[in-house]
Amino acid sequence: MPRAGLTRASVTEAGAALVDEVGFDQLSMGLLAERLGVKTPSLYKHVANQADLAHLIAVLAMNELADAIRDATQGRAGRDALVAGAEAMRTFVREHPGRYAAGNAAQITGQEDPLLPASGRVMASWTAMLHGYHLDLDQEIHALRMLRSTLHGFGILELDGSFQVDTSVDDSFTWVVDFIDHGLRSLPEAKARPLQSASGTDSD
Amino acid sequence: MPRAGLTRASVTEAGAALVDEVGFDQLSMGLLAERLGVKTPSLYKHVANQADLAHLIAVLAMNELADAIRDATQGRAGRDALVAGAEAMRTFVREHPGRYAAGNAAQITGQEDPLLPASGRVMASWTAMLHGYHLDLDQEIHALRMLRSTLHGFGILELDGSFQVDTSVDDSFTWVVDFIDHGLRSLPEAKARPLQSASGTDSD
DNA sequence: CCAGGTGGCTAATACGATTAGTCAGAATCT
DNA sequence: AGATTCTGACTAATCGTATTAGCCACCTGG
Repeated sequence: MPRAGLTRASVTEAGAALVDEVGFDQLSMGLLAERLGVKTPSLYKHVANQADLAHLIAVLAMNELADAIRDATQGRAGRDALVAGAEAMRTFVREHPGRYAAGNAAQITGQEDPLLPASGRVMASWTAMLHGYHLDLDQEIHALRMLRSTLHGFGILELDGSFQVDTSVDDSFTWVVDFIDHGLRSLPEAKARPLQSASGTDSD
Repeated sequence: MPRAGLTRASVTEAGAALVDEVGFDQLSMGLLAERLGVKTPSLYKHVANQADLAHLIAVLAMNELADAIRDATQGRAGRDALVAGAEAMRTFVREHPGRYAAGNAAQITGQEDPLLPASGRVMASWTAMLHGYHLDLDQEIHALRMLRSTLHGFGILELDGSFQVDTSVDDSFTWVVDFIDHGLRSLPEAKARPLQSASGTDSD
């Protein structure tokens, strides 16, 4: 019995790849073990249980999503940043449906949970992007929630195949992002904005 | 052994009540049987299996949601209808988180699936509401998808407790609905709209 | 009153997650 | 190198839940 050379990270990565293939709800310890060329109980040397594995996948997913959005919006502002960020998110969801689902299903369990900073990074990227619209502070939080709701909802509905009519979903996505951009630019801008403390880890 | 008097409908209703209490992912045949004062295998006289039960709950949920939106928007138009419909949906989601989750998880399995007309009714209500904004036909489908995405996303995020900052979620919801209303009223209206055939069962 | 169908029950099966206990190869230390 | 320890894999066993098989009492319609 040669060592398979597994690690917590490699098991997580393989689990993420698996859920992207078969769907998050089809995740099972047996299937993952098979993919890794190992017997099921061996996985328990690396993850505590299936819930732990799902959580690890969620953290990985959130960090990857945060990277994607950050990279896409880097160096852009206003409408450009919104479009790029939204597209990056949609692309991530379509290419990694399983890990995105894992990210949704996971709950932050405490102050130590690495999912907390991971989702904080996503939030921070959106917040930075919204800064380009120079909103009032109290409007910004609402705008952030609207943005998250819309992009998240769109992603889920698209994944589930809930957009049935043959109108192009790509066109709808572009339209929706435009709709948001126009709406944000129609809001009363904050003329003189107080310096913000740039605490980039706020949750929303 | 006196008869418990169960029917397919009463089992479905009890299942719906159960998932609203314990969460859709905690649904189990054993727990439901216990609630109904019956042994687990007895349930199989009324539903084919757990997936069947979940599907029945989904159909029930979709029809109830359709009723709620229809009733709320009845006799209103434009902004009033949007606000009323959106609030009705949000209320439904908060009062019936389990059955709403069931509705999301379910997939339409074929042309005979009663979930098809049920979700068609929801769609028809939103479409009727959007008519009040006199949009171009090609914009209306995009607007419908935007509306569904935003309300669905908001509902999910709220249920999951994903809105963490202490800013009022009620305020955010009102803001979001206002945002949509303003956006829709800013779109170029269709001046002379061709007669639509009112086929209220389109899927989206 | 009797025949059939229906809805409940108990017993048995299957399958996936998890735990216990064992052992060999890898890593470390002298 | 050789001895020791640690670690990661294995097999065997347990457990919980869904599901199926087969039985039998109750209700219904004639």
